[in-house]
Amino acid sequence: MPAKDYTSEQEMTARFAKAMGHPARIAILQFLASRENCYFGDIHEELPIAKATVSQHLKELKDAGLIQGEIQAPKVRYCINRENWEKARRIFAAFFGKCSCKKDCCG
Amino acid sequence: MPAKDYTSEQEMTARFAKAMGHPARIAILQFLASRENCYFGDIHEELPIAKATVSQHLKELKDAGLIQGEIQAPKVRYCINRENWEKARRIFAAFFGKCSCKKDCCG
DNA sequence: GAAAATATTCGTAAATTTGCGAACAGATTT
DNA sequence: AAATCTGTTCGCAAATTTACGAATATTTTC
Repeated sequence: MPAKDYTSEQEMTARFAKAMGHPARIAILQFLASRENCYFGDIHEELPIAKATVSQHLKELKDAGLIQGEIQAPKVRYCINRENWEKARRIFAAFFGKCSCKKDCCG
Repeated sequence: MPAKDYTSEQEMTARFAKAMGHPARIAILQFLASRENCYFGDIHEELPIAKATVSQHLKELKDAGLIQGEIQAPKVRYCINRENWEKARRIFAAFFGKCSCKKDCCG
């Protein structure tokens, strides 16, 4: 049983990735990123799942910090959390940027 | 119950993201990306989990296509799957590239 | 103020994920 | 060929995820 814990950078990368680890949530993010105006109902219409499930996915994305919601009664308006979206963009770009693997490394 | 299924692009994005959705797997990918020579034992040494669990995580990364393994008896050598690594890099870059959300979109 | 519209929460079920030790398999060394 | 080294697979337990319908809460409309 080795040592070394995970860095907070690794934890954060995994957290963003995990939030993106379901096609429904990818679809939600893409939809939100493509629009200004995104009410819950619009999102639900776009997806092949029940509204209770949509609500759950939205909560996960919100908990991960990728989106935010605002009540505009009787509707709820969602959108991308721009700050964290940018943070995630940078994290993934850096992550994929550095691979020193050569062509004949394996296989 | 709406309509519209997920696109294969969305499925693929979610697949890569899901594989990256655990700090141990992020650590493994970073470790592999930083080296030429990566045997199972080296990876195991780097992580705070049992070898059976490491093996499981490696399998998931392999199934997602992000890494590949090669037997060099009695050891097993792992490395990044460069082709899919590049594919994932492009997918995430494109994904995060397009957000038309304005500053005052929400909140 | 009753009815309708919108979205979340609750309760539950099924499937998946994470983790471990023990058992196993294959190659190498003694 | 027996012991050793290396890594995977098995069997299991606990936790988490995914999904849904029903119930609930809140606001608006009639």
